[in-house]
Amino acid sequence: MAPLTPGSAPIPRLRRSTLGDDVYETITALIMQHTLAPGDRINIDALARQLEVSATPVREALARLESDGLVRKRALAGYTVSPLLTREEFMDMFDMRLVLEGAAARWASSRAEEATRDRIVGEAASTAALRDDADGWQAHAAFTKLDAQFHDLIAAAAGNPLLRDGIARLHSHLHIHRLYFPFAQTETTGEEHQRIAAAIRAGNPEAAETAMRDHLTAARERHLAAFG
Amino acid sequence: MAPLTPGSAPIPRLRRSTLGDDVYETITALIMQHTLAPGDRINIDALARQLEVSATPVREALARLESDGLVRKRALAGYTVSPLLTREEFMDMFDMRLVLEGAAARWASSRAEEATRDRIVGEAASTAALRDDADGWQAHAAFTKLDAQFHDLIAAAAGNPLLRDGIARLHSHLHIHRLYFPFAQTETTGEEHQRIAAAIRAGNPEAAETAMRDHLTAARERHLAAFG
DNA sequence: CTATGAAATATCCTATAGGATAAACAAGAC
DNA sequence: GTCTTGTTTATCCTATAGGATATTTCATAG
Repeated sequence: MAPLTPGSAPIPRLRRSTLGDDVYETITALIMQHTLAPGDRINIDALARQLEVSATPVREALARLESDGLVRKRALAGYTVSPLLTREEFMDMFDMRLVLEGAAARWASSRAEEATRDRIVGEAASTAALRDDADGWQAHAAFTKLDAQFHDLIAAAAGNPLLRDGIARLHSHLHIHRLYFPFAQTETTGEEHQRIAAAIRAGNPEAAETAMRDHLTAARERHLAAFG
Repeated sequence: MAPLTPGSAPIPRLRRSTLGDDVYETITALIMQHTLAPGDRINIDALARQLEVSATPVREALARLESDGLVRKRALAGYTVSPLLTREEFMDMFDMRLVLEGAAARWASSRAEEATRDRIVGEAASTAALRDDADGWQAHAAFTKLDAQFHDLIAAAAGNPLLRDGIARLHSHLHIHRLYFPFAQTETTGEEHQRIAAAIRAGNPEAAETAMRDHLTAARERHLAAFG
């Protein structure tokens, strides 16, 4: 057998993930796109038919989604999509973000590779380049995507998988909330992102954590308008 | 129908939790007691027979356990109990504990009810009262239980469910590790717990966070001996 | 017209059977 | 002696059927 040369194309697996994983991803996307809206009941059999699979992988996916907090289960009454966060839960989530993402910014400043820092700076620049004047819906979608990428990039750069998972877990809830209260305000966000990126680039942990905490505090204020 | 008087006995539900939840708890316990040891393959059908249930609830439980990180799944190759933490993963876990439990101690200091603070002080006293001279196995079990209770009490006292869940998630991994490297050293731990409890009791967030971080740093050093 | 109670329905939850795939093992070639 | 190849086995994964429960609907009394 010919030796594998470096850079050769990776072997394409016919199905690297199991069916349950695919269903999990699909349902997550359905919730994220609010095709399944908060409070909706989830009919397992109907959902299985729509996805053209059996009920078993749907059950597995829902079990995982429950531990993510995206769906709730009541005994003998079925699953429902988790309701929107209350004001109190929303505050709790941001308290967690302050702790976790503050640490992520700090660690990324001292541990990240040079190339990673450059990517973070580039991502922040992309966010800042977004124009607020574009038509609302599409602009909001683009902003949301870039924002999520930026924060995940920093979470990954911190070099702690547990931290990254914890942050991702919180962001899914934030995402759902955002769909219902789309207030973009991309300009100030872009500036804040650039400040964070600069501190990470410079390898200044204290400044990076402070910039991240300031950003999140400001973002919380912006979002709080949704609660009246 | 007679009106319910306040304080009347709550209606006993025949089965408040679903079968899948029971199985989840059971398997978690099996892993915690190392009846299912790290690296062991998990045969779904055999496990279902042993537990006298069908395979479906076992599948649901395993799906949840996978997102907890206690088991791994390989496509078409089944589940295995997650291997013991590597040294690097162990360090990552303690970095997370420092961040999360540090915040928990801080918040508990400023938010917890009076009665809760008293319980924390009492729990710390119980830990300190443990004698190291008892026979190893039983003493270790008692210590582990008290330690877990103490940390969970503080996590709960912080008043943020997300934080409490995150901490509990980390502790399950710590627990598995401990079973394989039982070095109790209850005395110094008891003192450290009492210092944390005193700061929370006094409502001093900075002191509480510092005491918690010192405790975790010392605990990490004690555990690191296991890695040679 | 509203509230209560019972029957009907829809749905969940569990159990079992069958097809498909990866891992394990043995035999043979170089 | 080592590597490859074919066969066997065990296990997973999916699909379907039946019992149990919550929800809904409808009739009836106040």
